[in-house]
Amino acid sequence: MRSSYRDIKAIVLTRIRANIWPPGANLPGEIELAKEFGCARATVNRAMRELVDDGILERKRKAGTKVKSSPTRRAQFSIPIIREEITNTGADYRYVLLERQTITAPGWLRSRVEIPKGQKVLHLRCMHYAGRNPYQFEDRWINLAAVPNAAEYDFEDIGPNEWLVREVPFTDGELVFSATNASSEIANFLNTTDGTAIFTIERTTWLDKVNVTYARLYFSRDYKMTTRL
Amino acid sequence: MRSSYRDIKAIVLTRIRANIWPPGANLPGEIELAKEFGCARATVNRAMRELVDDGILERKRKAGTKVKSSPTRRAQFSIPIIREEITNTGADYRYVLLERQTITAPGWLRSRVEIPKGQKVLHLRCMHYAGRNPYQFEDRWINLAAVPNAAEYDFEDIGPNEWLVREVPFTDGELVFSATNASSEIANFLNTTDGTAIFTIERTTWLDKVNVTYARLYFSRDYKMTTRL
DNA sequence: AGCCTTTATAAACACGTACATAATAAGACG
DNA sequence: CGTCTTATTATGTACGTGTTTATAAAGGCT
Repeated sequence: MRSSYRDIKAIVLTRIRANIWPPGANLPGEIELAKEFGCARATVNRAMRELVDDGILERKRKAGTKVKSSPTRRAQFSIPIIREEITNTGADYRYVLLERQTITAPGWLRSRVEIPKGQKVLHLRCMHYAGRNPYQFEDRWINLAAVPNAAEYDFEDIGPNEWLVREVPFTDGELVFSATNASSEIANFLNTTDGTAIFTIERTTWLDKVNVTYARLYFSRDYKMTTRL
Repeated sequence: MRSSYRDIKAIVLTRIRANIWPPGANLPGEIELAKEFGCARATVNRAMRELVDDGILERKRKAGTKVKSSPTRRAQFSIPIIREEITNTGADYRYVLLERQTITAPGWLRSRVEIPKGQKVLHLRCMHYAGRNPYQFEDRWINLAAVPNAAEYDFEDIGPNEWLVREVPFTDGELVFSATNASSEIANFLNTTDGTAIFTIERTTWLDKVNVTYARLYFSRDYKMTTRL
């Protein structure tokens, strides 16, 4: 068998690690590499493109391909549906809707997500449990202009997260990770004490520039998010 | 111009969003699509492959291509060199080495990263500042068996993070994100009060199964990590 | 010297063909 | 009737060739 693009990737990686092509170094052009590996240029091209994706190489037209000097490897993680995340651990998933009300978007929300003044939004608060342990407290606002049929759904059985990913497509999303000290209210929900450090995700979602939803997700004490490079 | 793979991606996405191809639906085979778009099968193939990468589609041989029912869009973020992260905001970067000592790997470290008993490791503690504000406290252990020349480097001017990415290649890495309450020591370093919620990253790095380094990175109060989908 | 315009070059993209591979469906056979 | 073998089929991978595009570098102009 001829060299597959996988083999080429492996060889290139080996050479980089062996410092044959140290960081910053220009490596030979595609035609030359194709000749060396005895394969078509397209095959080399694919291997190179994937290595750029992986954050190992940098390429510029005319300038050539070079090894990234600061290899900012891109970590990839997927945002799972929370139910799947819990059931995957073997625990069973329980969801409780705590509060559901339609309000006009408060100022802080409008400033955050560009919703016009007076716009109605649906505010939901709910808890997700793994077995009998609190797992996540979800504080969510849904833009009813973008998702009118949310107003008619009761969210008693299915969480807003899950409902939204199934019903509403989106084009852009932002995730902000941070650590917050639990307020007494949140501490209560998550069955911990005031001030406990809580891993928090803020998630904002847009469909073509118009905001769909904004959510604050407070995870249980000791929650860790893991990802591999 | 013929349809580029980008156009095809865009069209497919539009159709998915318009519910022409709802979640779970099988979409036509590559040959058929190629005929429709008036392009080569390879072009369709590339578009499809990238959409799988983006977490939009699922493909199986023979079974065909279908729209993922729960679109777990994969968020990608890069781990920048801390100096770049700071200088990019306009602030100037300052680094201080607080402590540097060679010790035999303690039990908790060995259990975490599979280092043989009695192995020497280099323990470093340092601070990174943005202007005059504390930015990150770094607590790092370097496996001297994997990186012998670290023993001869003083780390006075260049942080271990930066030195390592430049000097030592790695094959695997793990990142664990969590929130921790600041101990009084860490609160001191980060110029905050005891118990403040601190965004924390634990990073472990391997080169072909052997551990290179383990680090705990404590970020300043109010640090947020942002990523887009 | 500094600025603008070629020009050569290397990657980016696309095409059409061919064969490989995995998984399913259909048929042969005990 | 169930099991094994054999088509069939859709994606996966690779090839060789050709065109397009960005851009660094060289050359020309003010």
